Amino acid sequence: MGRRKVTHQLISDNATRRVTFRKRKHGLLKKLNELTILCGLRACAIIYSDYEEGPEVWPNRKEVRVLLNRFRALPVEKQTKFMMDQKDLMNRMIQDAKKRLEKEQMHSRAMELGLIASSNDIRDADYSEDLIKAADVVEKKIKVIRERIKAVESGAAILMIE
Amino acid sequence: MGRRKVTHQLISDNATRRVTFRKRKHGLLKKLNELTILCGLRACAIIYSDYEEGPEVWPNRKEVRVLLNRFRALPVEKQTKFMMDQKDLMNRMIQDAKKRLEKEQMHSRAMELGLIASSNDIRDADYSEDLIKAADVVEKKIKVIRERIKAVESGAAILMIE
DNA sequence: TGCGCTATGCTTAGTCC
DNA sequence: TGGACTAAGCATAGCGC
Repeated sequence: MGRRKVTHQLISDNATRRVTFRKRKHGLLKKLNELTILCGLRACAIIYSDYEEGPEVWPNRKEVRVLLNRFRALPVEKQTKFMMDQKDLMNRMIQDAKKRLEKEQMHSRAMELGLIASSNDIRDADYSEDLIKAADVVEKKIKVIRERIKAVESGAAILMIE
Repeated sequence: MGRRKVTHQLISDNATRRVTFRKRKHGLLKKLNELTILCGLRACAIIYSDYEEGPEVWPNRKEVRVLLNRFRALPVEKQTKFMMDQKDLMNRMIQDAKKRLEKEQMHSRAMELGLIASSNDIRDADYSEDLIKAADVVEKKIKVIRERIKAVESGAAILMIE
């Protein structure tokens, strides 16, 4: 079967979580590799997980040493100057979600208007039912947004790219 | 227009490269964020680029400090035990490319066979022309593989995920 | 330069073996 | 477990403002 829409929360099943980790880690490193080639910059990755004793290192330990040292050598002010912190990302995600919510609402509204326009031909009961469905969609979207906020609040991680 | 197939090499145009960097950086951080939530692990990112004075940090400086310290505290053997170095990634990419090449070759061969089977109805000249086209496709694939090897050999980068 | 849009290529969740 | 496969969901290159 194809893929299901992702529900942005911890995958409870151990086996599934492990498989997803492996797949997504591979995808992430591929993207990182492409970024370095397309944009001509240096980067390295250190990945800790419960599935391996030590961290995986990409592209190699030497590059990690070089880039980590460079970061540590920077004065603290510069380290933070362009910081994109959790709060910013959360805000961005909320904005994205809101944008999608608005789209959904506009879609629902369009459905409403379409139903109203042709309401001469349908019973009031049908109309109400569709409105309820639309409201349900919006509520689900809100729920997803709340879950994301919660998830982002509890989340944390390390990625370095020059 | 939609997107064109990506040509795995440095983007020569400055403006385009900058735009691609911004877009892909956003995509990468989004993926990293999803990975931490779905798989319940910690991670952080430090991104250096020519477009900002200091490195961007995700999710925040504190998390970076914590995870970097943890990495530095590990004995060197453990740091390297599960290392996936440049050579491994290169091998994997070559394998992937070879697989795609094989597919292409099989396709070409099928074309050949199809042409041979119906060669009674076509002139030898047409047959040769199609064979040459097929060979051309294979040669292009080989070129892509060589470029990738070269790109990976010159590439480097830093990503940390717990 | 940056943003919004959309056609396409790419990634990946679920399944089978 | 670890691939291979496939249908969807997503990311994003090239454009137009």
